[in-house]
Amino acid sequence: SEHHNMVWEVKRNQMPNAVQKLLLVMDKRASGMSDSLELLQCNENLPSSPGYNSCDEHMELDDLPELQAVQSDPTQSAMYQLSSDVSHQEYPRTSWNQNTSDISENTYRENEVDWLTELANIATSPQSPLMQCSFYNRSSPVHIIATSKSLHSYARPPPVSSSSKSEPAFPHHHWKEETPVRHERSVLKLTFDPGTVEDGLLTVECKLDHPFYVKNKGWSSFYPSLTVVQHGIPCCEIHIGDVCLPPGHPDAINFDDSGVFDTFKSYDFTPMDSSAVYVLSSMARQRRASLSCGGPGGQDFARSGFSKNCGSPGSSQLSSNSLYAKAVKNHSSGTVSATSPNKCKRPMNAFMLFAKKYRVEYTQMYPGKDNRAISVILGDRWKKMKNEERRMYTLEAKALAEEQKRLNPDCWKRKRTNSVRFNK
DNA sequence: CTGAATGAAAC
DNA sequence: GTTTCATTCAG
Repeated sequence: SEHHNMVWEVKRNQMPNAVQKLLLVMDKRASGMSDSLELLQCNENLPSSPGYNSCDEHMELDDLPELQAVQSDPTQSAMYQLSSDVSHQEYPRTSWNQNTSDISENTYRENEVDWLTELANIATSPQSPLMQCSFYNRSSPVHIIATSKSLHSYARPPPVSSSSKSEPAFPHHHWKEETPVRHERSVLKLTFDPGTVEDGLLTVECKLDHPFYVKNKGWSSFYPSLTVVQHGIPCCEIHIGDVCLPPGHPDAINFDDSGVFDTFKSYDFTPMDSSAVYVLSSMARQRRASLSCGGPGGQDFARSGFSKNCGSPGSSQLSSNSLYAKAVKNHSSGTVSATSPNKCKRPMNAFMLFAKKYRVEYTQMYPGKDNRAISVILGDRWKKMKNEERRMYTLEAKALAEEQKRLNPDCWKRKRTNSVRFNK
């Protein structure tokens, strides 16, 4: 089929037999997505998502869909169809994926930003159809008690506590026999336990990089590496048994999510931690750049832009505030920013991503082994992996590199050596 | 600071 | 073709 479908099925409290469906339809032609990426760029603007009121990544601005409420089922189920076809009257630009990024970055105009802000406000308003769904309008946490087995091997969440803790970390052998249809590969089925008898269980299908706000953990997903690429949100790994908090929950508000950013701290607020704050601020910076033709912004992304544009309530604002606080802290504490003004780091390549993920487990598997020995093992392991298993890492590495190149092209520049010679 | 792995981009 | 540098942490 030409459409990516994503269905959110939510059982409502009042009518246990009725199922509310949220159907998100993305036209592949319109999105221009290649099969290799295949991740739905369908702006999953759900309140539980960090990108929800953050306008998501700016490269996806083109695909912000318009929402239509369609009563298609007489049995009281509402269906909202999101089609990317209908949202392009004003800004008929091509897909985010089109590689002509230099041009598009400079084509941001003020009215587009306003439009975006407006849309964010509308989407977060209580009148928004998205806000009507009982799933994320809940006031109480829900437990994840099960996940789908229908994922491809490399797309599986990492081994969870319940099943295999003694197993080595490689998920490549278990689920080989399951070869679901291509477009189903990126779908994750989750079962939530609301904790009350009358609510029953919630079954949800979502993208496997969908972020959830987990109690005591902050933003988490089954695929943190993809979540940071797709949504710009650094995530912990989510596990079965985690408690997902609805937006505005007290536990979410009081939670110090610095741990989330610790997983990402090596980037130290380079453009790579493109959270809601960064996306908006980078837009502001691009706007400024297009006006004044200034140099690369580096650290001084416009934080005022955040507070002005992203002032809607919700938990992502919380993350942003923490981000801001940490940015201030880092800036004052010195070592990072004082040493080098241009402190942009290279994005990790596929192997580095892989190594980072599994180094800890290997050091635990081989106690007393030197880190260098672990590197050898990791390299050995990497070479033995199939392309299928490497793909998620290469995919993410490519995305990281692409984003980095767009946002900070100079960061790849090598140090000047004296071998630089001019033409004879 | 060095090293051990791989990869990617800049020389 | 070569160099650099992304991560990680014991030495």
